Amino acid sequence: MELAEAKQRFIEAWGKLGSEWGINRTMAQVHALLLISPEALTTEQVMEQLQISRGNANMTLRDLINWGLIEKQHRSGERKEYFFAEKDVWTIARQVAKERKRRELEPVLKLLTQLQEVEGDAQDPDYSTFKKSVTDINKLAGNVDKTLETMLKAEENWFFGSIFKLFK
Amino acid sequence: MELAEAKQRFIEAWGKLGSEWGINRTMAQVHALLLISPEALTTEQVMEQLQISRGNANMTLRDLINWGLIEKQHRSGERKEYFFAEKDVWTIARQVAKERKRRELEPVLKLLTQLQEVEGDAQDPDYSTFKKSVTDINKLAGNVDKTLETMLKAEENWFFGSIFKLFK
DNA sequence: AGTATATTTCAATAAATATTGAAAGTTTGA
DNA sequence: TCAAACTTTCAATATTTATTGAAATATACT
Repeated sequence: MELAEAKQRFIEAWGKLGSEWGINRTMAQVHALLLISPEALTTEQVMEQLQISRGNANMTLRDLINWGLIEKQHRSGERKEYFFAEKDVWTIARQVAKERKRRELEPVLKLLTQLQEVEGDAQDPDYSTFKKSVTDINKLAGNVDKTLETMLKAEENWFFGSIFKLFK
Repeated sequence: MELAEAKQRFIEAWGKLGSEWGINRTMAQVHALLLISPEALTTEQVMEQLQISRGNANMTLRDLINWGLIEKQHRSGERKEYFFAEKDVWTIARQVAKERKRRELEPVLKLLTQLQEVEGDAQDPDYSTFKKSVTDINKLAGNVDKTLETMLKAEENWFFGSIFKLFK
């Protein structure tokens, strides 16, 4: 396989994986493109390489900045803005985990805790089944939350290394 | 909060969370409904409770069966089929992890391994940046894969218990 | 075999999401 | 202060994804 084709495939696969996990396909593709670019790219270059409009490129680049996955670069003597991706994959993983935890896990945890407090008749199967499911999910979500918290603070080698030492 | 409202909120939240993570909202809602139902439900009941069409209910219930999250129940003397959800939350989590690993993680891992084999000039920044990103992601994905593998075999208490013992 | 009951399928339709592109806004330097 | 270079916005449009509902199929009982 040629490098050019390999790049293309990587970008497509990243886009597909993203969309399967609720992340806009174009956003994942732009991220992939910047990840494999040694140099920072301009909006124009992103537009051309991925064949997307200026508006789309602009919004997507802003979103990626909000996710903390890319940064702007200013070059003295130039008007244009350049964009480059954080290249450390563990840092990227932590960043994504951090944002999704904040945007999606935490609101659900909050609701689950409220729902757990709903009172009712312990003899009522409707109530007791509801209560048990909510409590169990809350407990699991709490464990996931704590694990992510740990992940956010940890180095990759330590995180996985420690897990595998145990699970051998 | 009343039980009826709490149930509604739970179903909605589960649907929202699902859609944020690439799972059809209706599928997540049907799952939530069955999760908090002490009894198995018929297609009719699911249709009525969630206000969805017969076709949608049927397809969604089939999908949930394919995900291994619910089962059919036959009652002697009755023609209708009843559906009920696996209630153990850790089993559910493992089931979801197993399916997503198989459907989404494994294909990507396979491609990454191929892309890692692409040859090129180590002096070429385009090549070396590509190579490094692909290799790093492959390594991380491999670690995730191994962790999920462990999770699939483990009991909840052991899994999280072991992690937290380390990370204290 | 006939029929009532239940399930499945899938083309048509609707809803949700993403993208475009042109106009408005901003910045910089002459 | 002007205008070229660049960025942002957002209503209109396109695309993707989900849902409907009625016809086709299957099942079980008499």
